[in-house]
Amino acid sequence: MDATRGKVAGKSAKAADNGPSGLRGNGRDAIMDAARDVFAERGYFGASIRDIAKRADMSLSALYYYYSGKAELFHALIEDSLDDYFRHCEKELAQAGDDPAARLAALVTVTVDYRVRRRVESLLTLQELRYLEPEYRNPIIERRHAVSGLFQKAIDDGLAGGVFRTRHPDDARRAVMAMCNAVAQWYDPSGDLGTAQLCDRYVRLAFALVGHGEAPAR
Amino acid sequence: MDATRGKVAGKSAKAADNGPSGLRGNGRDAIMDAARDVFAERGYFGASIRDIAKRADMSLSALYYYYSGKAELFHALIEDSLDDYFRHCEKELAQAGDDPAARLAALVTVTVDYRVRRRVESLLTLQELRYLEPEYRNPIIERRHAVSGLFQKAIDDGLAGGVFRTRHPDDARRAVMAMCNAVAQWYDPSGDLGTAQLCDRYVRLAFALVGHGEAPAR
DNA sequence: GCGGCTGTATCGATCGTTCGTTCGTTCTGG
DNA sequence: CCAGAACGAACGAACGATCGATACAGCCGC
Repeated sequence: MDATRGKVAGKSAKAADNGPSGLRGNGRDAIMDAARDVFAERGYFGASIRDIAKRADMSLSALYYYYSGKAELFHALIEDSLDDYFRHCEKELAQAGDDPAARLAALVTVTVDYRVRRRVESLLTLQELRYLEPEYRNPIIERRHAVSGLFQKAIDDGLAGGVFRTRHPDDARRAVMAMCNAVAQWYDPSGDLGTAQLCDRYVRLAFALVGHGEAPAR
Repeated sequence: MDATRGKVAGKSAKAADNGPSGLRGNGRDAIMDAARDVFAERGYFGASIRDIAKRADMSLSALYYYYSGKAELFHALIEDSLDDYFRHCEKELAQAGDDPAARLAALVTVTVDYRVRRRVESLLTLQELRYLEPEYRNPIIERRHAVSGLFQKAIDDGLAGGVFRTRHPDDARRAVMAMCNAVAQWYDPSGDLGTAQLCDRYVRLAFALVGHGEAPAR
């Protein structure tokens, strides 16, 4: 059947040479790429693992060879992406030093940049994570909670240092995070708005929300 | 079985008297209430119409008697909620008059209040609408787009009148809407934060985002 | 007794998952 | 040096369960 042709064509297009020995992760990556697309299009429950396998030009059992099931596949997808986010967070926060404004700016920049770079996984984490089985979901929720704490601490420190002026730091934190997260929902990768410009604008907006550089009133 | 008792109890708790003749909408409301809960818990694809019927203490055919299927049921749920939102929008905007700041404040207030009052339907509209069949989804998307236009016009008018100062009205609009929408994700109805207080804070945050009452710089 | 309403039974399709098998490569013992 | 056991990788077929949807007969208040 043409399924064979499709399979061969798909594989040769992705990785021509297989290398000498224990090269693994070829089929694994193909499945994860397909899973990213299908989960993004149809959501966690709407996506079938048959569609994912078909998209990867592989059989259903190949998927089960690499992953224990649908839940673990989805979990691996968003955890890979979250690892990337945390790495960038740590790196930029280290560069930002101790200044609360610099730290908040770094957090906003890293978050917006991540929402753009990993747009699809961002949407999955923000919208579909809740449907993942709790044993997979809870550890991820804890990691996200840690990020929330970083935003909160930067804002609280800025208030303590007198550089921020908001009277409702919790609401300001939620507003900052909400507007950064929302970038994944509207950003058009084919548009001409660069990431650097975008991050700069959002740092300004975040500073406005926390009352950076304002008169002591309000 | 106890299913019968549960059914009678559930109905008597909702509407004791059945009225004279062609009173419909009793079982209809029960199904919609159940649908709201199940859709909220499991999402559009994750929710099964059997679970919905069971939650409403009704049979599967009762659901199909009132609604043509899963899609129409979901559509009716969020359209009812959107009607409520638009009614409040029109009313508050009419009271706000022509002042852009008052109009933006009205939009923020109405939106935050709606996200709190109709928290569940808000989340469904924001997160699950995309999975609805296009013939149901598209009209709703157009209505939401109209709201976006209202925010945009208020901000643009404020800029033209010199009362707002932001240099990126599009980003400001997206940030304002994102933070208002996010209220549905964290607000705790059992908490002690009143809606009026909340709306007031978010109006302040929105004004900060658009640069209301700022020096001409920035 | 008629029509609004509900229940049971069932349809075909699709779901996530498991099974047994195959094919090529690598490792190992005589 | 080479037969053959072991292994990694992938396949097609099938499992039981559940999905959305339908058909149809019965109930009950007017």
